[in-house]
Amino acid sequence: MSTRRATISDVAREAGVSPSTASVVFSGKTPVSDATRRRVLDAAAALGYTGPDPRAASLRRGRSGIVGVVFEEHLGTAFLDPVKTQMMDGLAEAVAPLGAGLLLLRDHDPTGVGPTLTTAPLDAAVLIGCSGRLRESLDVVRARGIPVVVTEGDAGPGVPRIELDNREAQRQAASHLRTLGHRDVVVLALPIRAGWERGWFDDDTEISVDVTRARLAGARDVFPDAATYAAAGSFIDEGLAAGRVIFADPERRPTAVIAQSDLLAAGAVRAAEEAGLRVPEDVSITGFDGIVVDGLAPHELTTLVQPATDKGRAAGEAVAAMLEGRDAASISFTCVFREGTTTGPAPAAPSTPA
Amino acid sequence: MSTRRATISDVAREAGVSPSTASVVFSGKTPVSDATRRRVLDAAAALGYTGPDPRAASLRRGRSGIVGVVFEEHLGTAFLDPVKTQMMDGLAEAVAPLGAGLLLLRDHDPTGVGPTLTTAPLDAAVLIGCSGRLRESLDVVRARGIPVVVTEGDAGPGVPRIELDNREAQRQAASHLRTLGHRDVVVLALPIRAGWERGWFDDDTEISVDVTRARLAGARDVFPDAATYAAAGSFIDEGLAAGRVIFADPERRPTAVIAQSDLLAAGAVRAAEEAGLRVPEDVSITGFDGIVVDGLAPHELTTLVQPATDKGRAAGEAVAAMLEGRDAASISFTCVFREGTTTGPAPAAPSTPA
DNA sequence: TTGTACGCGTTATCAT
DNA sequence: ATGATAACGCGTACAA
Repeated sequence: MSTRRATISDVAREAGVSPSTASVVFSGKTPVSDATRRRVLDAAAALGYTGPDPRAASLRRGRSGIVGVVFEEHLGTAFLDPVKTQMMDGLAEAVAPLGAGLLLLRDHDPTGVGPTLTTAPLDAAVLIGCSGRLRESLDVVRARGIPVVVTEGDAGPGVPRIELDNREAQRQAASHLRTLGHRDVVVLALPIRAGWERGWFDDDTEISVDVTRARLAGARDVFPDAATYAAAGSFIDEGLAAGRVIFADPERRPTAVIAQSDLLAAGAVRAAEEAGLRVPEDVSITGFDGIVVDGLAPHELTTLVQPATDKGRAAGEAVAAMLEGRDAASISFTCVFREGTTTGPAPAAPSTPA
Repeated sequence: MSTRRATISDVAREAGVSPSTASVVFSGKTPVSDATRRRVLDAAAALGYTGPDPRAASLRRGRSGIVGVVFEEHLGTAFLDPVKTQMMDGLAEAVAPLGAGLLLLRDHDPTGVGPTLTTAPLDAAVLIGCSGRLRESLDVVRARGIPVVVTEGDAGPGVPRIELDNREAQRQAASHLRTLGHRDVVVLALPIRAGWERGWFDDDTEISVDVTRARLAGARDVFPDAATYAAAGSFIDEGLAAGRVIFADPERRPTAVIAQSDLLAAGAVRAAEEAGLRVPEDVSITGFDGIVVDGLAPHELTTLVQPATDKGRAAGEAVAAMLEGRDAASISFTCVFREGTTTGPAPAAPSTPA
């Protein structure tokens, strides 16, 4: 029991055939006579050989059957966001027929030991573009020569993108608010770059996260001068914290908040109520994503519904294509505006009566 | 550009050193003079060498840095269940310092091509016990000689288990109902085995899923003869479908339903209301897990809160221990009973007044 | 501190 | 249908 594991050579020897023949029995790449197959299989059983070592096979073949999915955050945290969960769903579905598994990766290994983009045996990688470290990740992957697909981010030429009409969609929501008479609007943005701490910011050129920039641009198309507060992540709690700041000063209170995600919007709604404001009578709030936010009842967010699962599936299909040597095209998806109960006419401004 | 990728030998040659020296520069296992390091690094840069090929390194070391997490279901579907999500969270956290990544795997490859337990380059595996195929998965893993941890399932001796006091906890909920005067109770169970289609069943010995069996036993401790309906999965929709059947016949309607998961319970609540029953006035319903169920407001489930994240973390730590050659002990966690608004006194039976 | 030599376990190719 | 051979790219004793 304490000797080393049997290898395919051991099996071949035991069966009285050559290693290559034994190999073929397991891979099935070449016809083998029944008698031979039987002998090999018996020998394997006798030796407790359970099939080719994946590491060796992987080295020889140059394929590992692993597709990396790169997240920015704490892995568990990522699954808190229904949008990512749905994406994973589509992704898993699309890479399955390819015989690949998904390896969860973080773009920044905090411990320094972790298996990262640099060290994992990947056949391909999927980068999630709402990461502030997209550029770095991309560099690593390209240097390694690994096929890569980027969702929601500009990866430059040659890299298939899975995109969303972020700007146009966000503009739609902004127009909706404008039509309702809103003029004092604050944008509650997603993080603008890796490591960002929440706070106001002025310079749009500081933004290195593509999603954030695109959605902000959409809002700016309608409200060029809206103040912008960027959260440190897409969580309800972040939205709540941001909302407290946004609604803090009664004098400078906006009549509407354009949040860049539903989770942020949900937090903002809570902050508003906490501040004694009614939604939507005193303040209107829009979200983005179209997920089902828990605990927001009886409100229903006015938001932009994005096809998250489809995005994941498209990413998976692009990966599949590249792995099979085909070209993968970029694909663009469209959001659908959905009016909920969190937006309404702007309240009459107290300082400018009639 | 079209030649093959540079290897460490190429780098060594370019730098005028031996391959082993170049190797050492990258691995840092042995001191190297600054001058030499510099030359090697420069050569690497010049050749576009980005570090050791993970596949080759993995073969050589006998380690891949990958821990497989085996799910029964469609990968995306698994993340629909907050319990699993939380487990993943703890798991990821615990294996990170170990330098390992999580590979999402399914226990039954539907396509036949997939990279599964059999073919993936794993260092260790975590099996989720509420799978009807646990036994098969376990056999595969053990045959491969891979360290394995099982959450919620009996894996036999030598395999560390992460357990929950399912039976005791469920008994607590059942007692609660009994105390409230309930006598006609139906158990809404999780699947009893792989491939199970939802429906009533009589023979408790048919159950091959450990969690299902344990929780049912707890309910039986209090209600030995309760009828049992097993769903085909842990989803709200499954609970709804099951509930429709359970509440179908006005004559045989139970006054309480013991659901084996919160999601099933949530579905059952909806089914009850659909059938014109008030919860908890006409029918009481208990769940299991203690997750936040969306869209159930204003109800709050009476349920058993399990420490899902801790379970995941414990599993990860067990894996870490085994990988480091230490022994990993089995750990048992305890659920906490939480009374919500979905249980109340049994209604006076119309057929047996006072 | 650096180099030599070998093995890790497979599988593709080509010849028989 | 089967077998011989040669990589695949690296890490690590051990010797120098």
